[in-house]
Amino acid sequence: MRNIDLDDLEIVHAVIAHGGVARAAHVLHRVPSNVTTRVKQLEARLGVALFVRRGRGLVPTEQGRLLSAYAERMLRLADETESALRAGRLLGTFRLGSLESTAGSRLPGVLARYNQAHPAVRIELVTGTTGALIGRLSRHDIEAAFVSEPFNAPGLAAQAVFEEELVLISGHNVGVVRRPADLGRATLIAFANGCSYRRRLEEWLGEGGMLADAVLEFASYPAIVACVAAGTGVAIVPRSVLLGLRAAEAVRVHPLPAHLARNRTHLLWHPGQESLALQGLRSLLGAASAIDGAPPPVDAACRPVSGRQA
Amino acid sequence: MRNIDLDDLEIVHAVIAHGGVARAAHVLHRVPSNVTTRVKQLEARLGVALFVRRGRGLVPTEQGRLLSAYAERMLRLADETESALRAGRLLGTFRLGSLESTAGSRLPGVLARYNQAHPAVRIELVTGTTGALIGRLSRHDIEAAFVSEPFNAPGLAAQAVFEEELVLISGHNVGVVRRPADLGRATLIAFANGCSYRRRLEEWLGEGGMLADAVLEFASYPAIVACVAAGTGVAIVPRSVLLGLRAAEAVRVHPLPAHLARNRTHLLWHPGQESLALQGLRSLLGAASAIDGAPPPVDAACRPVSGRQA
DNA sequence: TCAATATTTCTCATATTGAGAACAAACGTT
DNA sequence: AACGTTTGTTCTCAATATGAGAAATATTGA
Repeated sequence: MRNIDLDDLEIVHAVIAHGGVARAAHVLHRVPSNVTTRVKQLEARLGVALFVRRGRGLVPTEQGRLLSAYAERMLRLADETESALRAGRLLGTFRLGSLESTAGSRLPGVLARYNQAHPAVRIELVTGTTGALIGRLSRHDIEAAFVSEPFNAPGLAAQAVFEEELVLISGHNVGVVRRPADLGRATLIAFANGCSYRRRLEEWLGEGGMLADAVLEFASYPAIVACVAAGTGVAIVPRSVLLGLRAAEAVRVHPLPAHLARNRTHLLWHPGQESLALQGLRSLLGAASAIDGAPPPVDAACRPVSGRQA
Repeated sequence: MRNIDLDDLEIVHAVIAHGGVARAAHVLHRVPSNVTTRVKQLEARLGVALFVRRGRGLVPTEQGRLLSAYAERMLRLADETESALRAGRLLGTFRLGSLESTAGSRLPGVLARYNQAHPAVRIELVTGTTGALIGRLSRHDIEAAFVSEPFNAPGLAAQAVFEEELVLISGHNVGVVRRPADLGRATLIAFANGCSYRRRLEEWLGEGGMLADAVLEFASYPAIVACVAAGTGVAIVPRSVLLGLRAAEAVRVHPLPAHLARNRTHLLWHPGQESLALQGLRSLLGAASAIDGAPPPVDAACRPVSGRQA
């Protein structure tokens, strides 16, 4: 079984926070002998001295303080877990997830139209990587999410809604790039693991027999594009993102091979669980795609689908 | 004592992940009867049905799935706790938090210089609201964070680094705005609760005796500015953000009263716990502020300070 | 209908836990 | 130096929790 136990953590944390065994015991409504015993048992199980016995007191070691910091996090998360269970889930709002790039470039027009048609719907738009958004959708944190290929979302319904072209961007300090080796030792700037575009970047590098060397992880496209413009590194972004950013004028755009450049954005949701808010968005997206000249959406609402291209 | 226990969480998570009691028992090297017993005890203690007994199997309820998600986080953090104790302290990455607006407008130049000076430092830049960032800093999720006034961060050190001017932005469908009543029934677009700029917006409305009526919550400045440009609503943003976004050309900018418009961004960190990476950033920021013509930073490194203006 | 599968209930031996008494060491006051 | 107080530790023991295994029950599919 496990070496650590939430009660143990609470005890160690209290001894440090309150300055001793007796005070900790008092606060926790325990007897001092039990506090002593539990601390010693934990030390033995972990094989680590959490305290130095000095005089009449216990002085925390560095490892004792480290454990106490982690104990705080664990105990807080445990309390949050119980609270969340008690509260259940409240769905007073249309919680929609999106890639940050999609939120900035594709959604404003859509959401403006949506707000006009449904002014009473309160929207909460959260952004994240494809992997994280699918996770939140699975956990019902959000009702629907715009994600990019490649993705795997068994049990979820999908509708392809936007067509993106991915491009490599670099500062002017980088010449023409046709293959990964042209990059030399450039720093890569990307979203966190779980971002489909980052995966494309890593695929492309892998095709050229290269590995990502230095990676900076940013959670904001304006920051990524601006840093690329400043010469910090290179990145892969949808071309549509560049249209809205002034910093894009200062970057060099390199096309990618067609099998990497072509990328679809899909809307995902739980089949059979559509609120009226989501239904409204879906029909608006059908109309929007036709207006933009994209192909008609592939409506896979009735069957789970993987977003991998066959 | 506590209602939840790490072993319980592991069991519930395994039942859901492996599709049943028998399989979970096998994976966990337990007997099925014990898995059943532990699940039922936990359900009783929490007062919540985690599973529906259907046919020969257990179907997770929504709360069972919610708990399983939390279980993952708890178990991961527990493993990390033990690993950290075994390894001592590992600082492999400089985890830096920032407001999204600051990340896109102020940090690229700073980070480009930083990367040149410290190419070996791996940076992970996360964005969030002031409130959320302070929370993450307190929990040692991040080492430092750029936040905006007003904030309250007892125990943390602060250095004022950027001066921002907040402005109200609207679409062209809104005329001249001098006071809140000029807005009529416009929709407000803002970051989530915990965002200092949103608080300013609500203060300003309050001064005019108005309440926020319809609020859309977005987590992306490009999306906010683009939606304002599309006529969806109004927002308060730092003027520096507009410089980098093309959509800003299509918005109307209204100055705010000086006591609301003037806003400082501060870097926060734990006093006495600066890594070399953070020290490098702080000295770079000192130099950067001088170059930009901003006033010298108020260096409050040696005492906790509240960001409220006196 | 019957065998296989999956979960549950029940029993029991063992382990863990927490309280309380007694003890030892350190510290401060007189 | 003596003494009282404070702090942490060791030891004992009763109560509770835990995990394994056998038996029972319900469901499913051939």
